[in-house]
Amino acid sequence: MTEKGLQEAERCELIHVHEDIIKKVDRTMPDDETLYDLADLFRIFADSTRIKILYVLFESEMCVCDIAQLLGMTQSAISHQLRSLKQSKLVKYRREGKTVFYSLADDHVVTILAQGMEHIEE
Amino acid sequence: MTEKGLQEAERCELIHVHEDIIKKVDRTMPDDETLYDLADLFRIFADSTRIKILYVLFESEMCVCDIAQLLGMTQSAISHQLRSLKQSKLVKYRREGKTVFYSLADDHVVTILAQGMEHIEE
DNA sequence: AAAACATATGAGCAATTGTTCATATGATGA
DNA sequence: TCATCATATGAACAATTGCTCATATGTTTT
Repeated sequence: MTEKGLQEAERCELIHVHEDIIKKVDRTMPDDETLYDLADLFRIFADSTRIKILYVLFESEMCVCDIAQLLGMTQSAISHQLRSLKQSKLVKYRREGKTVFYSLADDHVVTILAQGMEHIEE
Repeated sequence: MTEKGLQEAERCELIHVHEDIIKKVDRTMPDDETLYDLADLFRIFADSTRIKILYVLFESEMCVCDIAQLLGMTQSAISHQLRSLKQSKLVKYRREGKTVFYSLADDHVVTILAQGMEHIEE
């Protein structure tokens, strides 16, 4: 027979994980909204242009135009990316006349990038 | 006049960053290949399904089918994602008969996710 | 007010991505 | 060897993304 219910997910013949592991996973797993936020955050780090911008800002606060020149990219491209970085609260900015200076918002940027580096350098 | 050379990048009237900052950036910036690898690594964390899989594996090694059930997703979807995680060396696996058990490959996974969590929880 | 400079932003396009569906591979037991 | 279970994988499709181009906004100077 083995008629498969259509709406329920496929099942293995036997479940390998113990009951208490399942319970623990349920307790530990953050809720979906948090997981989406977390994925969104890492998506910001998932682009080499944005990583370059962050590395540049390690050294000093900098205006959009200087970053663009340093990275050899257009002002528009950099501005778009700074927008993402700003929205994720990874960078902050201050205005000084016509110029807007960007800088790192907190230490997590450094830590996260450093951990990533450690991983790929193995 | 201010005739703009076409091939050179746009310039600000005056560069704000100091000469020595520029030099330091050039010294500190990892090469492009490394930056791409780093971006690729973070791209793996940029999806909530993969994050869920990693969270599940925090508790215990687990087979593909169990993960699929726990997350309410198809075997195929999970298998595809495990492939990415495997390629990034974030998970490892061992075969036991028909079953393949996956587990976390190293501690960076935990650290990186934890740092990400800290950031979004502020 | 007008011109010039720095930055921001919207539309559009090519490229990438996550899932589904169908099917292939691999291992076990009858 | 054949059927079955567990896993892997290729093709296809919708959705997302990063850049470019054109233009808008905001600030300073004349």
